[in-house]
Amino acid sequence: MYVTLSGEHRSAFRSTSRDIATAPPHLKLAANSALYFEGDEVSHVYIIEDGVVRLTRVLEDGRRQVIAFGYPGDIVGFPARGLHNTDCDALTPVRLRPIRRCVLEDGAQDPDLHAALLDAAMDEISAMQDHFMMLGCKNAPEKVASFIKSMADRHGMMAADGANVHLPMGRADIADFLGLTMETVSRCFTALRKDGVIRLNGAQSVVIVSMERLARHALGQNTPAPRERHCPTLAA
Amino acid sequence: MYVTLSGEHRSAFRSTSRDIATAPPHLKLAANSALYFEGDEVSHVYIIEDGVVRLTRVLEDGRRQVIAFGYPGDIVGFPARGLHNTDCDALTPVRLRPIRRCVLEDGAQDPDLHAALLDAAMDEISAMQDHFMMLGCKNAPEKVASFIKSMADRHGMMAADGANVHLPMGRADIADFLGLTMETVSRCFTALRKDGVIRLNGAQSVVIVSMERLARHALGQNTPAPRERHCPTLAA
DNA sequence: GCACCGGATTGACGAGGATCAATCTGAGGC
DNA sequence: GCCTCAGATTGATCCTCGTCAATCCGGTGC
Repeated sequence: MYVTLSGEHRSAFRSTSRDIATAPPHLKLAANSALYFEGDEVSHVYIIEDGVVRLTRVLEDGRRQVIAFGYPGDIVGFPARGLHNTDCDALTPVRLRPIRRCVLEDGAQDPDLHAALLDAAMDEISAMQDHFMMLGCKNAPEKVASFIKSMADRHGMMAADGANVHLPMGRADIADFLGLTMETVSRCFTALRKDGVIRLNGAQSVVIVSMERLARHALGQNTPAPRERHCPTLAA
Repeated sequence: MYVTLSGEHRSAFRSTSRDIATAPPHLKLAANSALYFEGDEVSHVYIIEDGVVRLTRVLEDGRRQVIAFGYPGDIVGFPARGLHNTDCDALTPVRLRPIRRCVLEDGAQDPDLHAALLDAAMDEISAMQDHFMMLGCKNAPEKVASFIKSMADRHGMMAADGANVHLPMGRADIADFLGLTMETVSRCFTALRKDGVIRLNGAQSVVIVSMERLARHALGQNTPAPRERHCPTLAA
């Protein structure tokens, strides 16, 4: 769960990051290892080429918010006043391309890259606004349905019924992402399963039976009475 | 969107204001009028020079989220795929400086301004993360205390007891910003008042009696036993 | 002055989700 | 195969906050 890296791990990574600062184009990270911590000096931002990372922030008393999950193509590590403002951990093995921080600050150095970074930052702002709608406006079942739907969408899985979505994060991560508890997330998964909207192959693999009905759940327009009393959909 | 320009980048904006002379130098907006709507094509982003704006998004069914309040120095209107992704309305009379959108896309055109915009976008990402912590982690009293504190902080009001904070937004706006209802916000204001942490001069003007105690409320470390002294607390 | 009106406050009540606790499941390890 | 353990699920109960409704307050018009 809480990936508490010992000091040796941390310094081990730091030496690695120094190495890549000098040249190497790629960085690999094992599952459950940390890329950086809140408060660390920002040396690079990272383009995720493969794998999934988790961005988190914690309150003094330990309450945790998952800010985002980073998928291939995403850029993570934008600084605030030169420092990282989240923790970043790998949920799966991850391959990253580091970009030196100075590129952020000097627009003339590489204008195209700089514009791409600004574009990525604006996309992130937009994505965070969607997340706001979830956190602030939706109730628990809507949040969970929205989450599954967004994972399906971004996974490239076309919005096709039968799509199999892999969830590399645990229920606790989903809960902290949605502002719920693990138990509530689990109950909502179960409700969607019993409703025939999704199927579960283990906890990490979701098959979307009906994307359209999932979308309705995400908006709180739960099918009022879709009772299928003969079809054996795993009776209640 | 607590994007406040750092000193170095302020000058970048100023120096380039001449370069973008084809755009009108200023734009004024009356209170309660709209600057743009969600879905509008983005022609400019705007630096707020005076006044306060409100950024909102609504769900199909009318549920509303206030994404941010924009104060002088903030930049509003970053596009997503070329479109505005929020509504923007003036809460007070507002004076704005427009920046043409093409500056966002062509980094070579004005590298300094481009870097300043990226910096502003990154600051906004950081501010939104703070907002996530509020929406996802905090309970109602903590949210309201955090909100008042953040308004006091950004208002430039030094963190001094006795600071008078003006709230140009109504209770409903605050509620939609915090993911609460108007009634709950009102109750939390009252609780803080009865606790002697704040005083109210009408609904829009808050005097912070004790910034330190307000900060404790914001973290949920409510003073455990600040009992009104009728009975000497002779515990033990 | 008075009536009016929108926003804010207060109260009563109930539902939704958190909390606490008891299984259940499945992936490793041997 | 069996054992172990972490994560997931399910259940029972509590409490925060949303909902509905009444009232209050400050401003505006007459």
